[in-house]
Amino acid sequence: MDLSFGASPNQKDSATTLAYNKLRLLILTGDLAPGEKLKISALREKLGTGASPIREALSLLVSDQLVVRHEQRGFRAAETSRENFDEILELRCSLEAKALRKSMQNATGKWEENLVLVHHRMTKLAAERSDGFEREHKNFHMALIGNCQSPLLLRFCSQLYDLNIRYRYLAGRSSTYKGRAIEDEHRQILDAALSSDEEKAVKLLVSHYEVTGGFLMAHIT
Amino acid sequence: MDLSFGASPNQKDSATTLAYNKLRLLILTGDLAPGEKLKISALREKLGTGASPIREALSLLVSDQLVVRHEQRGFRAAETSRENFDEILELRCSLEAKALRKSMQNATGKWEENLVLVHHRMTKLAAERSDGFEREHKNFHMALIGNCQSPLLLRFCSQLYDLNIRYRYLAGRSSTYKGRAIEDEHRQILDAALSSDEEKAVKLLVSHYEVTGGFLMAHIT
DNA sequence: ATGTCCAATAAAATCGATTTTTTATTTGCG
DNA sequence: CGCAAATAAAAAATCGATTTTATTGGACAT
Repeated sequence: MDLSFGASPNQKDSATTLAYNKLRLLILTGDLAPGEKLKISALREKLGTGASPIREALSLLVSDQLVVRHEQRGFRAAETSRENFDEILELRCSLEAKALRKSMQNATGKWEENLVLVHHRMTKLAAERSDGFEREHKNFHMALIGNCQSPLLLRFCSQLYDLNIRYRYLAGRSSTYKGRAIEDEHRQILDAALSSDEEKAVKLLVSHYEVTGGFLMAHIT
Repeated sequence: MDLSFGASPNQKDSATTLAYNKLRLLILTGDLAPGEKLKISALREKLGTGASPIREALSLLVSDQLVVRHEQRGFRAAETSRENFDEILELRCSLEAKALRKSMQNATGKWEENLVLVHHRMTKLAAERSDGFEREHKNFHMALIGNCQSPLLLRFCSQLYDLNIRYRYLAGRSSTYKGRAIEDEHRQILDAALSSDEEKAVKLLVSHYEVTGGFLMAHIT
Protein backbone atom coordinates (compact mmCIF):
# COMPACT_ATOMS: atom_id res chain seq x y z
CA MET A 1 0.00 0.00 0.00
CA ASP A 2 2.35 2.65 1.22
CA LEU A 3 6.06 2.00 1.34
CA SER A 4 6.81 4.51 4.04
CA PHE A 5 6.69 3.72 7.69
CA GLY A 6 4.49 6.23 9.40
CA ALA A 7 1.30 7.31 7.76
CA SER A 8 0.85 11.00 7.25
CA PRO A 9 -2.90 11.11 7.73
CA ASN A 10 -4.41 12.87 4.79
CA GLN A 11 -7.59 14.84 5.02
CA LYS A 12 -9.26 12.72 2.38
CA ASP A 13 -8.28 9.34 3.67
CA SER A 14 -11.14 6.94 3.85
CA ALA A 15 -12.07 5.25 7.09
CA THR A 16 -10.55 2.07 5.69
CA THR A 17 -7.21 3.70 4.97
CA LEU A 18 -7.17 5.33 8.35
CA ALA A 19 -7.93 2.02 10.01
CA TYR A 20 -5.31 0.30 7.90
CA ASN A 21 -2.60 2.72 8.93
CA LYS A 22 -3.53 2.64 12.57
CA LEU A 23 -3.81 -1.10 12.76
CA ARG A 24 -0.56 -1.55 10.93
CA LEU A 25 1.20 0.64 13.43
CA LEU A 26 -0.48 -1.04 16.38
CA ILE A 27 0.73 -4.41 15.17
CA LEU A 28 4.21 -3.25 14.23
CA THR A 29 4.75 -1.68 17.61
CA GLY A 30 3.43 -4.68 19.45
CA ASP A 31 0.50 -2.76 20.80
CA LEU A 32 -1.49 -5.56 19.33
CA ALA A 33 0.58 -8.54 20.39
CA PRO A 34 1.60 -11.44 18.15
CA GLY A 35 -1.13 -14.04 18.04
CA GLU A 36 -3.63 -11.72 19.63
CA LYS A 37 -7.20 -12.11 18.56
CA LEU A 38 -8.42 -9.08 16.70
CA LYS A 39 -12.07 -8.78 17.53
CA ILE A 40 -14.02 -6.57 15.22
CA SER A 41 -16.16 -5.07 17.95
CA ALA A 42 -13.15 -4.24 20.11
CA LEU A 43 -11.35 -2.59 17.22
CA ARG A 44 -14.50 -0.80 16.27
CA GLU A 45 -14.42 0.92 19.62
CA LYS A 46 -10.68 1.44 19.66
CA LEU A 47 -10.67 3.11 16.26
CA GLY A 48 -14.09 4.63 16.42
CA THR A 49 -15.34 3.34 13.13
CA GLY A 50 -17.69 0.75 11.68
CA ALA A 51 -17.14 -2.92 11.08
CA SER A 52 -16.74 -2.66 7.33
CA PRO A 53 -13.66 -0.42 7.29
CA ILE A 54 -12.11 -2.54 10.03
CA ARG A 55 -12.64 -5.77 8.16
CA GLU A 56 -11.35 -4.25 4.96
CA ALA A 57 -8.28 -2.88 6.66
CA LEU A 58 -7.57 -6.26 8.23
CA SER A 59 -7.94 -7.89 4.84
CA LEU A 60 -5.40 -5.49 3.42
CA LEU A 61 -3.04 -6.43 6.21
CA VAL A 62 -3.36 -10.12 5.55
CA SER A 63 -1.09 -10.25 2.53
CA ASP A 64 1.32 -7.94 4.31
CA GLN A 65 1.65 -10.93 6.62
CA LEU A 66 0.87 -8.85 9.66
CA VAL A 67 -2.55 -10.37 10.08
CA VAL A 68 -3.86 -13.86 9.52
CA ARG A 69 -7.40 -14.65 8.65
CA HIS A 70 -9.09 -17.79 9.91
CA GLU A 71 -12.12 -18.91 8.02
CA GLN A 72 -15.19 -18.17 10.11
CA ARG A 73 -13.17 -17.34 13.16
CA GLY A 74 -11.88 -13.94 12.49
CA PHE A 75 -8.51 -12.30 12.40
CA ARG A 76 -5.39 -12.48 14.53
CA ALA A 77 -2.14 -10.59 14.63
CA ALA A 78 0.48 -12.77 12.98
CA GLU A 79 2.54 -14.94 15.29
CA THR A 80 6.23 -14.36 15.78
CA SER A 81 8.92 -16.96 16.17
CA ARG A 82 12.63 -17.40 16.08
CA GLU A 83 12.35 -19.23 12.77
CA ASN A 84 10.31 -16.44 11.29
CA PHE A 85 12.83 -13.88 12.46
CA ASP A 86 15.73 -15.79 10.94
CA GLU A 87 13.85 -16.17 7.72
CA ILE A 88 13.05 -12.49 7.47
CA LEU A 89 16.64 -11.54 8.18
CA GLU A 90 18.06 -13.86 5.58
CA LEU A 91 15.62 -12.97 2.84
CA ARG A 92 16.05 -9.33 3.61
CA CYS A 93 19.80 -9.46 3.25
CA SER A 94 19.52 -11.31 0.03
CA LEU A 95 16.84 -9.13 -1.55
CA GLU A 96 18.22 -5.83 -0.38
CA ALA A 97 21.67 -6.74 -1.59
CA LYS A 98 20.22 -7.40 -4.99
CA ALA A 99 18.19 -4.20 -4.91
CA LEU A 100 21.09 -2.07 -3.74
CA ARG A 101 23.28 -3.29 -6.56
CA LYS A 102 20.65 -2.41 -9.12
CA SER A 103 19.99 0.88 -7.48
CA MET A 104 23.64 1.81 -7.65
CA GLN A 105 24.00 0.59 -11.19
CA ASN A 106 21.25 3.00 -12.16
CA ALA A 107 22.71 5.80 -10.10
CA THR A 108 21.79 9.33 -11.07
CA GLY A 109 22.51 12.71 -9.57
CA LYS A 110 18.93 12.97 -8.50
CA TRP A 111 19.05 9.69 -6.63
CA GLU A 112 22.25 10.67 -4.87
CA GLU A 113 20.84 14.01 -3.84
CA ASN A 114 17.75 12.41 -2.44
CA LEU A 115 19.88 9.95 -0.55
CA VAL A 116 21.86 12.69 1.11
CA LEU A 117 18.70 14.55 1.94
CA VAL A 118 16.98 11.59 3.48
CA HIS A 119 20.07 10.66 5.42
CA HIS A 120 20.28 14.14 6.79
CA ARG A 121 16.70 14.06 7.97
CA MET A 122 17.25 10.75 9.66
CA THR A 123 20.38 11.94 11.41
CA LYS A 124 18.60 14.99 12.68
CA LEU A 125 15.98 12.85 14.35
CA ALA A 126 18.41 10.25 15.62
CA ALA A 127 18.82 11.77 19.04
CA GLU A 128 15.17 11.54 19.95
CA ARG A 129 13.92 8.00 19.76
CA SER A 130 10.61 9.11 18.35
CA ASP A 131 8.46 7.46 15.75
CA GLY A 132 9.65 10.28 13.58
CA PHE A 133 13.05 8.64 13.59
CA GLU A 134 11.62 5.29 12.67
CA ARG A 135 9.88 6.81 9.71
CA GLU A 136 13.01 8.51 8.48
CA HIS A 137 15.03 5.40 9.13
CA LYS A 138 12.82 3.41 6.84
CA ASN A 139 12.93 6.21 4.31
CA PHE A 140 16.70 6.06 4.31
CA HIS A 141 16.87 2.34 3.77
CA MET A 142 14.22 2.49 1.08
CA ALA A 143 15.99 5.39 -0.59
CA LEU A 144 19.16 3.34 -0.80
CA ILE A 145 17.47 0.65 -2.83
CA GLY A 146 14.80 2.92 -4.28
CA ASN A 147 16.58 3.38 -7.58
CA CYS A 148 16.57 -0.30 -8.49
CA GLN A 149 13.80 0.14 -11.03
CA SER A 150 11.92 -2.83 -9.76
CA PRO A 151 8.70 -2.00 -7.94
CA LEU A 152 8.08 -5.61 -7.08
CA LEU A 153 11.45 -6.03 -5.47
CA LEU A 154 10.92 -2.81 -3.54
CA ARG A 155 7.57 -4.01 -2.34
CA PHE A 156 9.08 -7.20 -1.01
CA CYS A 157 11.86 -5.31 0.70
CA SER A 158 9.42 -2.91 2.25
CA GLN A 159 7.34 -5.76 3.53
CA LEU A 160 10.36 -7.48 4.99
CA TYR A 161 11.50 -4.25 6.56
CA ASP A 162 8.20 -3.95 8.37
CA LEU A 163 8.19 -7.55 9.48
CA ASN A 164 11.67 -7.07 10.83
CA ILE A 165 11.09 -3.80 12.59
CA ARG A 166 8.22 -5.44 14.38
CA TYR A 167 10.69 -7.66 16.17
CA ARG A 168 12.68 -4.60 17.02
CA TYR A 169 9.70 -3.01 18.71
CA LEU A 170 8.86 -6.23 20.47
CA ALA A 171 12.37 -6.45 21.87
CA GLY A 172 12.16 -2.87 23.06
CA ARG A 173 13.74 -0.45 20.68
CA SER A 174 16.31 1.06 22.93
CA SER A 175 18.10 -2.20 23.58
CA THR A 176 18.84 -2.58 19.91
CA TYR A 177 20.70 0.64 19.62
CA LYS A 178 22.51 0.50 22.92
CA GLY A 179 26.25 0.62 22.67
CA ARG A 180 26.27 0.69 18.92
CA ALA A 181 27.43 3.23 16.46
CA ILE A 182 24.35 3.00 14.32
CA GLU A 183 24.88 6.45 12.94
CA ASP A 184 28.40 5.52 11.93
CA GLU A 185 27.15 2.49 10.13
CA HIS A 186 24.58 4.52 8.27
CA ARG A 187 27.12 7.11 7.27
CA GLN A 188 29.49 4.47 6.00
CA ILE A 189 26.75 2.88 3.93
CA LEU A 190 25.80 6.26 2.56
CA ASP A 191 29.39 7.05 1.63
CA ALA A 192 29.90 3.73 -0.07
CA ALA A 193 26.67 4.13 -1.99
CA LEU A 194 27.62 7.60 -3.13
CA SER A 195 31.10 6.54 -4.12
CA SER A 196 29.74 3.80 -6.37
CA ASP A 197 31.61 1.13 -4.51
CA GLU A 198 29.05 -1.58 -5.00
CA GLU A 199 30.82 -4.37 -3.20
CA LYS A 200 31.58 -2.24 -0.20
CA ALA A 201 28.09 -0.82 0.05
CA VAL A 202 26.47 -4.23 -0.16
CA LYS A 203 28.87 -5.65 2.36
CA LEU A 204 28.22 -2.83 4.80
CA LEU A 205 24.48 -3.00 4.35
CA VAL A 206 24.28 -6.73 4.88
CA SER A 207 26.57 -6.53 7.85
CA HIS A 208 24.43 -3.71 9.25
CA TYR A 209 21.43 -6.01 9.11
CA GLU A 210 23.23 -9.01 10.45
CA VAL A 211 24.70 -7.17 13.39
CA THR A 212 21.37 -5.59 14.24
CA GLY A 213 19.83 -9.00 13.84
CA GLY A 214 22.35 -10.48 16.21
CA PHE A 215 21.52 -7.94 18.87
CA LEU A 216 17.86 -8.58 18.39
CA MET A 217 18.15 -12.32 18.66
CA ALA A 218 19.29 -12.01 22.21
CA HIS A 219 15.87 -10.58 23.00
CA ILE A 220 13.90 -13.28 21.27
CA THR A 221 13.25 -16.48 23.13
CA MET B 1 -3.83 -17.04 1.11
CA ASP B 2 -3.71 -20.32 -0.71
CA LEU B 3 -0.57 -21.36 -2.52
CA SER B 4 -2.29 -23.65 -4.97
CA PHE B 5 -3.66 -22.51 -8.25
CA GLY B 6 -7.23 -23.59 -8.50
CA ALA B 7 -9.49 -23.37 -5.51
CA SER B 8 -11.21 -26.50 -4.43
CA PRO B 9 -14.41 -24.93 -3.17
CA ASN B 10 -15.07 -26.16 0.30
CA GLN B 11 -18.51 -26.51 1.74
CA LYS B 12 -17.74 -24.19 4.59
CA ASP B 13 -16.06 -21.44 2.64
CA SER B 14 -17.34 -18.04 3.52
CA ALA B 15 -18.78 -15.77 0.86
CA THR B 16 -15.58 -13.75 1.09
CA THR B 17 -13.35 -16.75 0.42
CA LEU B 18 -15.54 -17.85 -2.44
CA ALA B 19 -15.43 -14.39 -3.95
CA TYR B 20 -11.68 -14.21 -3.42
CA ASN B 21 -11.08 -17.44 -5.28
CA LYS B 22 -13.41 -16.59 -8.11
CA LEU B 23 -12.07 -13.08 -8.56
CA ARG B 24 -8.51 -14.29 -8.43
CA LEU B 25 -9.21 -16.75 -11.22
CA LEU B 26 -11.10 -14.21 -13.27
CA ILE B 27 -8.16 -11.85 -13.10
CA LEU B 28 -5.51 -14.50 -13.68
CA THR B 29 -7.29 -15.78 -16.75
CA GLY B 30 -7.84 -12.31 -18.13
CA ASP B 31 -11.57 -12.61 -17.82
CA LEU B 32 -11.25 -9.39 -15.93
CA ALA B 33 -8.81 -7.53 -18.11
CA PRO B 34 -5.75 -5.62 -16.90
CA GLY B 35 -6.71 -2.12 -15.87
CA GLU B 36 -10.41 -2.94 -15.91
CA LYS B 37 -12.54 -1.15 -13.39
CA LEU B 38 -13.98 -3.52 -10.87
CA LYS B 39 -17.32 -2.10 -9.94
CA ILE B 40 -18.77 -3.48 -6.79
CA SER B 41 -22.32 -3.60 -8.08
CA ALA B 42 -21.29 -5.40 -11.26
CA LEU B 43 -19.31 -7.98 -9.31
CA ARG B 44 -22.15 -8.31 -6.87
CA GLU B 45 -24.31 -9.53 -9.71
CA LYS B 46 -21.63 -11.61 -11.35
CA LEU B 47 -20.83 -13.48 -8.16
CA GLY B 48 -24.26 -13.34 -6.60
CA THR B 49 -23.19 -11.98 -3.24
CA GLY B 50 -23.26 -8.81 -1.21
CA ALA B 51 -20.97 -5.84 -1.32
CA SER B 52 -19.08 -6.64 1.87
CA PRO B 53 -17.64 -9.98 0.77
CA ILE B 54 -16.72 -8.48 -2.58
CA ARG B 55 -14.89 -5.57 -1.05
CA GLU B 56 -13.12 -7.83 1.39
CA ALA B 57 -12.08 -10.21 -1.35
CA LEU B 58 -10.76 -7.33 -3.43
CA SER B 59 -8.82 -6.09 -0.43
CA LEU B 60 -7.25 -9.49 -0.04
CA LEU B 61 -6.23 -9.38 -3.68
CA VAL B 62 -4.57 -6.00 -3.35
CA SER B 63 -1.40 -7.22 -1.70
CA ASP B 64 -1.31 -10.13 -4.11
CA GLN B 65 -0.80 -7.34 -6.64
CA LEU B 66 -3.66 -8.53 -8.75
CA VAL B 67 -5.85 -5.64 -7.76
CA VAL B 68 -5.11 -2.01 -7.06
CA ARG B 69 -7.16 0.14 -4.80
CA HIS B 70 -7.66 3.82 -5.49
CA GLU B 71 -8.67 5.92 -2.58
CA GLN B 72 -12.34 6.81 -2.95
CA ARG B 73 -12.51 5.56 -6.49
CA GLY B 74 -12.68 1.87 -6.13
CA PHE B 75 -10.71 -1.08 -7.37
CA ARG B 76 -9.14 -2.03 -10.68
CA ALA B 77 -7.48 -5.13 -12.02
CA ALA B 78 -3.75 -4.49 -11.96
CA GLU B 79 -2.23 -3.22 -15.16
CA THR B 80 0.20 -5.28 -17.18
CA SER B 81 3.25 -4.09 -19.01
CA ARG B 82 6.38 -5.30 -20.64
CA GLU B 83 8.46 -3.90 -17.78
CA ASN B 84 6.30 -5.66 -15.25
CA PHE B 85 6.63 -8.91 -17.12
CA ASP B 86 10.40 -8.65 -17.28
CA GLU B 87 10.55 -7.83 -13.62
CA ILE B 88 8.45 -10.80 -12.64
CA LEU B 89 10.52 -13.13 -14.76
CA GLU B 90 13.79 -11.95 -13.35
CA LEU B 91 12.71 -11.99 -9.73
CA ARG B 92 11.14 -15.34 -10.20
CA CYS B 93 14.29 -16.89 -11.57
CA SER B 94 16.32 -15.47 -8.78
CA LEU B 95 13.98 -16.42 -5.96
CA GLU B 96 13.11 -19.85 -7.25
CA ALA B 97 16.74 -20.65 -7.81
CA LYS B 98 17.41 -19.82 -4.21
CA ALA B 99 14.41 -21.77 -3.04
CA LEU B 100 15.22 -24.81 -5.14
CA ARG B 101 18.73 -24.96 -3.74
CA LYS B 102 17.43 -24.89 -0.21
CA SER B 103 14.75 -27.37 -1.00
CA MET B 104 17.29 -29.80 -2.39
CA GLN B 105 19.68 -29.27 0.47
CA ASN B 106 16.91 -30.34 2.82
CA ALA B 107 15.94 -33.24 0.64
CA THR B 108 14.13 -36.13 2.29
CA GLY B 109 12.56 -39.29 1.00
CA LYS B 110 9.17 -37.87 1.67
CA TRP B 111 9.84 -34.78 -0.39
CA GLU B 112 11.14 -36.84 -3.28
CA GLU B 113 8.14 -39.11 -3.20
CA ASN B 114 5.78 -36.19 -3.24
CA LEU B 115 7.65 -34.69 -6.14
CA VAL B 116 7.29 -37.84 -8.19
CA LEU B 117 3.64 -38.04 -7.33
CA VAL B 118 2.89 -34.46 -8.25
CA HIS B 119 4.86 -34.77 -11.45
CA HIS B 120 2.90 -37.85 -12.39
CA ARG B 121 -0.40 -36.08 -11.84
CA MET B 122 0.70 -33.17 -13.94
CA THR B 123 1.87 -35.39 -16.78
CA LYS B 124 -1.40 -37.22 -16.78
CA LEU B 125 -3.29 -33.99 -17.32
CA ALA B 126 -0.81 -32.57 -19.80
CA ALA B 127 -2.71 -33.73 -22.87
CA GLU B 128 -5.86 -31.85 -22.04
CA ARG B 129 -5.26 -28.15 -21.71
CA SER B 130 -7.68 -27.89 -18.84
CA ASP B 131 -7.48 -25.76 -15.76
CA GLY B 132 -6.81 -29.05 -14.06
CA PHE B 133 -3.44 -29.05 -15.77
CA GLU B 134 -2.69 -25.52 -14.68
CA ARG B 135 -3.39 -26.46 -11.11
CA GLU B 136 -1.12 -29.47 -11.25
CA HIS B 137 1.52 -27.49 -13.06
CA LYS B 138 1.68 -25.00 -10.26
CA ASN B 139 1.67 -27.82 -7.76
CA PHE B 140 4.68 -29.32 -9.46
CA HIS B 141 6.65 -26.13 -9.44
CA MET B 142 5.72 -25.41 -5.86
CA ALA B 143 6.60 -28.95 -4.86
CA LEU B 144 10.07 -28.50 -6.29
CA ILE B 145 10.81 -25.59 -4.02
CA GLY B 146 8.38 -26.63 -1.31
CA ASN B 147 11.04 -28.15 0.87
CA CYS B 148 13.04 -24.97 1.28
CA GLN B 149 11.80 -24.43 4.83
CA SER B 150 11.04 -20.81 4.21
CA PRO B 151 7.35 -19.98 4.13
CA LEU B 152 8.05 -16.38 3.25
CA LEU B 153 10.14 -17.29 0.27
CA LEU B 154 7.48 -19.74 -0.85
CA ARG B 155 4.84 -17.08 -0.57
CA PHE B 156 6.82 -14.73 -2.76
CA CYS B 157 7.42 -17.44 -5.32
CA SER B 158 3.77 -18.37 -5.34
CA GLN B 159 2.80 -14.79 -5.86
CA LEU B 160 5.25 -14.39 -8.69
CA TYR B 161 4.04 -17.61 -10.24
CA ASP B 162 0.53 -16.24 -10.36
CA LEU B 163 1.58 -12.89 -11.71
CA ASN B 164 3.49 -14.69 -14.41
CA ILE B 165 0.83 -17.17 -15.38
CA ARG B 166 -1.50 -14.27 -15.86
CA TYR B 167 0.61 -13.17 -18.79
CA ARG B 168 0.46 -16.68 -20.12
CA TYR B 169 -3.31 -16.62 -20.09
CA LEU B 170 -3.37 -13.18 -21.64
CA ALA B 171 -1.14 -14.35 -24.46
CA GLY B 172 -3.40 -17.33 -25.05
CA ARG B 173 -2.15 -20.42 -23.39
CA SER B 174 -1.80 -22.63 -26.41
CA SER B 175 0.75 -20.43 -28.09
CA THR B 176 3.13 -20.80 -25.21
CA TYR B 177 3.32 -24.51 -25.42
CA LYS B 178 3.34 -24.83 -29.17
CA GLY B 179 6.31 -26.58 -30.61
CA ARG B 180 8.00 -27.07 -27.29
CA ALA B 181 8.91 -30.13 -25.35
CA ILE B 182 7.54 -28.82 -22.10
CA GLU B 183 7.09 -32.28 -20.73
CA ASP B 184 10.69 -33.09 -21.52
CA GLU B 185 11.83 -30.02 -19.67
CA HIS B 186 9.76 -30.93 -16.64
CA ARG B 187 11.08 -34.45 -16.62
CA GLN B 188 14.66 -33.24 -16.83
CA ILE B 189 14.12 -30.86 -13.95
CA LEU B 190 12.52 -33.62 -11.94
CA ASP B 191 15.40 -35.98 -12.63
CA ALA B 192 18.00 -33.41 -11.70
CA ALA B 193 16.15 -32.58 -8.51
CA LEU B 194 15.90 -36.23 -7.55
CA SER B 195 19.53 -36.89 -8.33
CA SER B 196 20.65 -34.08 -6.03
CA ASP B 197 22.45 -32.30 -8.81
CA GLU B 198 21.83 -28.82 -7.51
CA GLU B 199 23.62 -26.90 -10.21
CA LYS B 200 21.96 -28.80 -12.98
CA ALA B 201 18.50 -28.55 -11.48
CA VAL B 202 18.79 -24.81 -10.94
CA LYS B 203 20.15 -24.31 -14.42
CA LEU B 204 17.34 -26.30 -15.98
CA LEU B 205 14.67 -24.56 -13.94
CA VAL B 206 15.89 -21.09 -14.72
CA SER B 207 16.28 -21.93 -18.36
CA HIS B 208 12.77 -23.39 -18.34
CA TYR B 209 11.46 -20.05 -17.13
CA GLU B 210 13.57 -18.00 -19.45
CA VAL B 211 12.63 -19.97 -22.51
CA THR B 212 8.96 -19.85 -21.60
CA GLY B 213 9.38 -16.18 -20.94
CA GLY B 214 10.95 -15.68 -24.34
CA PHE B 215 8.00 -17.32 -26.05
CA LEU B 216 5.63 -15.20 -24.07
CA MET B 217 7.35 -11.94 -24.83
CA ALA B 218 6.55 -12.35 -28.47
CA HIS B 219 2.89 -12.05 -27.51
CA ILE B 220 3.29 -8.97 -25.38
CA THR B 221 3.42 -5.67 -27.12
C1' DA C 1 -13.61 -37.13 37.61
C1' DT C 2 -14.32 -37.30 32.49
C1' DG C 3 -16.57 -36.84 28.45
C1' DT C 4 -20.76 -35.69 25.54
C1' DC C 5 -24.77 -33.27 24.43
C1' DC C 6 -27.41 -29.12 24.47
C1' DA C 7 -28.55 -24.45 25.40
C1' DA C 8 -26.91 -19.70 25.92
C1' DT C 9 -23.72 -16.40 24.61
C1' DA C 10 -20.45 -14.10 21.90
C1' DA C 11 -18.44 -13.23 17.74
C1' DA C 12 -18.00 -13.38 12.73
C1' DA C 13 -20.08 -12.78 8.46
C1' DT C 14 -23.35 -10.85 5.62
C1' DC C 15 -27.02 -7.94 4.03
C1' DG C 16 -29.74 -3.79 2.82
C1' DA C 17 -30.00 0.93 3.35
C1' DT C 18 -27.80 5.46 3.89
C1' DT C 19 -24.21 8.74 3.31
C1' DT C 20 -20.39 10.59 0.93
C1' DT C 21 -17.64 11.23 -3.01
C1' DT C 22 -16.75 11.02 -7.72
C1' DT C 23 -18.07 11.26 -12.47
C1' DA C 24 -21.08 12.73 -16.09
C1' DT C 25 -24.32 16.02 -17.87
C1' DT C 26 -26.41 20.14 -18.37
C1' DT C 27 -26.84 24.95 -18.04
C1' DG C 28 -25.42 29.72 -18.19
C1' DC C 29 -22.18 33.22 -19.37
C1' DG C 30 -18.20 35.53 -21.61
C1' DC D 1 -18.61 28.19 -29.52
C1' DG D 2 -15.67 27.24 -25.27
C1' DC D 3 -15.35 26.98 -20.64
C1' DA D 4 -16.74 26.88 -15.94
C1' DA D 5 -20.10 26.38 -12.46
C1' DA D 6 -24.21 23.91 -11.05
C1' DT D 7 -26.87 19.86 -11.12
C1' DA D 8 -27.93 15.04 -11.76
C1' DA D 9 -26.48 10.42 -11.87
C1' DA D 10 -23.50 6.79 -10.56
C1' DA D 11 -20.48 4.60 -7.74
C1' DA D 12 -17.79 4.06 -3.51
C1' DA D 13 -17.76 3.96 1.26
C1' DT D 14 -19.90 3.36 5.45
C1' DC D 15 -23.32 2.21 8.86
C1' DG D 16 -26.71 -0.45 11.62
C1' DA D 17 -29.20 -4.51 11.80
C1' DT D 18 -29.72 -9.42 10.81
C1' DT D 19 -28.13 -13.96 10.06
C1' DT D 20 -24.88 -17.49 10.59
C1' DT D 21 -21.27 -19.76 12.94
C1' DA D 22 -18.23 -20.70 16.71
C1' DT D 23 -17.46 -20.73 21.63
C1' DT D 24 -18.64 -21.20 26.33
C1' DG D 25 -20.75 -23.15 30.35
C1' DG D 26 -23.44 -26.23 32.45
C1' DA D 27 -26.52 -30.78 33.04
C1' DC D 28 -26.27 -35.32 32.73
C1' DA D 29 -24.54 -39.98 32.07
C1' DT D 30 -20.65 -43.02 32.21
